Amino acid sequence: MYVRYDLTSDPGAIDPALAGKKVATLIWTTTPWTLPASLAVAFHPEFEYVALEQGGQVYIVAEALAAAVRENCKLEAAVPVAKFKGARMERATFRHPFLERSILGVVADYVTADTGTGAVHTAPAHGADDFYTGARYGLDQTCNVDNAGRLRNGLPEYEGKTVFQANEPIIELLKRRGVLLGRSDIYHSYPHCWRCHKPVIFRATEQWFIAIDTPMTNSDGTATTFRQRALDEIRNSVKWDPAWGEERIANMIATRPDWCISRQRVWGVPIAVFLCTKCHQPLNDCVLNERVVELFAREGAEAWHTEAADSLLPKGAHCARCGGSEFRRETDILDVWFDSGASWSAVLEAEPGLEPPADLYFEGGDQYRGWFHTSLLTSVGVGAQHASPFRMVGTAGWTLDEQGRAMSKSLGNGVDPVDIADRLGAEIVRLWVASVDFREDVVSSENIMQRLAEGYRKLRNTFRFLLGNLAGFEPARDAVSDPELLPLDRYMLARTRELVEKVCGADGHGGWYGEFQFHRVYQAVNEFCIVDLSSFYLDVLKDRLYTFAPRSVERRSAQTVLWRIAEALVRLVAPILTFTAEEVWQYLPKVEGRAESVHLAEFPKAEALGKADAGLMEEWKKLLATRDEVLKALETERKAGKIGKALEAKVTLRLDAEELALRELLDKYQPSLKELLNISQAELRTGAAAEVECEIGPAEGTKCNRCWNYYADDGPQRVRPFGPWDTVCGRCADALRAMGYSEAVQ
RNA sequence: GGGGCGGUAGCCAAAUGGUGAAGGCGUCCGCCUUAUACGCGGAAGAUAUGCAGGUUCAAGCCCUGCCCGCCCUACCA
Repeated sequence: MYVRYDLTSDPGAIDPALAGKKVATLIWTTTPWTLPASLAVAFHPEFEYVALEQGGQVYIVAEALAAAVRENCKLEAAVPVAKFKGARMERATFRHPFLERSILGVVADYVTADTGTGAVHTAPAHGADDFYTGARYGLDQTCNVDNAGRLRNGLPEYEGKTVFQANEPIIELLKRRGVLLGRSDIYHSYPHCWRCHKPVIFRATEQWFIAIDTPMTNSDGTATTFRQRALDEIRNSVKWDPAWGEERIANMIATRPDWCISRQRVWGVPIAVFLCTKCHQPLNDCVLNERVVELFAREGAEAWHTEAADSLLPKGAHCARCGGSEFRRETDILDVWFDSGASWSAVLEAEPGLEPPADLYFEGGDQYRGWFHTSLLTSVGVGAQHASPFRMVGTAGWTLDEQGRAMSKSLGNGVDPVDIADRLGAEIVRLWVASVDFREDVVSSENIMQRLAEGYRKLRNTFRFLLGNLAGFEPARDAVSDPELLPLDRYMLARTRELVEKVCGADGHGGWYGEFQFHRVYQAVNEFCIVDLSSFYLDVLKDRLYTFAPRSVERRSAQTVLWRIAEALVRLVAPILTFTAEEVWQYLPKVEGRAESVHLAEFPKAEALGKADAGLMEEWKKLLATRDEVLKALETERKAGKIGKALEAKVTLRLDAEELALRELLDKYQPSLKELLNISQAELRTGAAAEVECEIGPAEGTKCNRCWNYYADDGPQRVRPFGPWDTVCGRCADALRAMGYSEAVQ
């Protein structure tokens, strides 16, 4: 609605063209109940304002809004008689539309030109902008709306009514006074209570504040403001992770207003202060304060609400301001953020063996405004060192659904970790947390959880295979020394070493764990288990593990490395797969001096897994590349129906004479080739082809029914009867002999 | 309105401004063999890293604008 405020100061002082005329301004408001508190009208100092005359009455409104005002206030016939900047309106005076009160013209840059009239009715008791404007002009801040939301000290028309009930009577009042120029219904957003969803009102009330710009004395006698001290700590004494956290919290501290620490609630930590009943001045007495601390230590904060608190008042105490001798207990409580912000004191100062600062504060990104913020302020303000309570602050992003939306009850898109734990296991929840980059917003959904559960099975099965093949393996008795290890086993040990270095650093104190890069740990361990172990090493090893003599050096070599891999891997995953790792730990071979629990053990040391050997890794990279090519060729033959499994194949590699290096490498590893490729026979030849050429043919000779390898019928390993078996290769015969079987007499 | 973060194939996720944008999962096809196929192999999948410009010999990476999502905050007289 639009309300006329008549000018009472000299119109000619605003603009000569207005001299002698009957001048007013028009304000626009959606809250008629605030009009009894109206003390000023605000204009934008830079906006152009026009004076519109109609029927002997001049109205001052913003030029940009003049058209809308004409329409809404039936001023279509008005003619402009003057134009000037809003700054001209400062210190002009107006008559309140229905109270005996002078209204002051003020300027404010928050006045906008998109709605209203460009002249904003200002009630310092009912809005932050208005309050600060009122303070600038020394206006009264008294609020005449009581705690029940009822208007007080007003006209009979609305006295005692709640603010929303008062709207209509006030509108009637305006009509009777002839100052209501226009009225219409509009839809606009209005703040509501987050809890009961009812509209809220703004009211100026007395509160306790911590002044952010209070000077604090430095050791050299100079002073730094509280705000600046906090900023210095942010910049110089804290590591922020992610790094942008520093910018984010610094911006907040740099621009935040004084901290309002009082709340009008029943439950909470009392602001333990006695107030003079006459003038509200707090009684500031060190001895009294100490008594309060003693009382609280003895009986808890609840004691504040008993007469025991009153008895702490010193005899003959009097108010420093008015000399009064009557006092009452303050009933406001502290902002709960003050409580949580003081946890550094409650924990680090109170607990024996601990002291501030904490190594790490970790929370969601919303806590830059919450816990991080208030912890910093309380610690800088009253901590013994007046310094940050933390050395490092880490932050997690938000959890969103698959569409990137925040989870909410109304959308029904929430993923309940407890539900996931119940259905899929708590390990899956941990695995999920580890699998995503928590520094950014993360996505959670049933699908993702299902996938992780499948991934978990892979990890678990990998451990199961490792354990299964270590049955009966006693490291002290059976382990093979490093120089005796087979080449493949030595390589896998080196791969494990690489993994360990990445995951926890060479010394077990760095790496991705040291950087809280858990998702990289997950990715690397996952890939290691799938690619290096499951589909390569473990697969290739089956022949050796299952067909060689149990105590043969070849099998013991494999077991030695399986054991060392398992020992390393279980420690690497322990922080994530808490229970699975412990389960594995208990099944691993017991060794003298080993920790009772994996969670009491340390991360593996890279050096214990051998020295870094770039040359070795390079060789195997080439070997594995060759392996990939052979596997592709084998697949082609399999698709063509020429072979089934790889053991039915013989592979001939033809290498160009130019490929000397590779030829030498393959020659060097010739004895391992058939194992690496999982084939029965491998042959190397020099060919004319430009690149490595892979020729696949059926394996020659006869299949050994024990190890399924094929052997040439005329070779030394040829298949022949042995004991109860009719087709056993020489290698298997040796193994059987070693196992105590005797050769059958033909 | 202000402060901050993010957008890479269905999913997770790499890539000091520099080869055809890793890898894993999932998908599809094939193989019962030696972790019960709880396994193994192969293939396809981003017409180019939200969109549009710009800087550069060179851009997923730097700059500008826009769109979308998220956190915090102020407020709508």
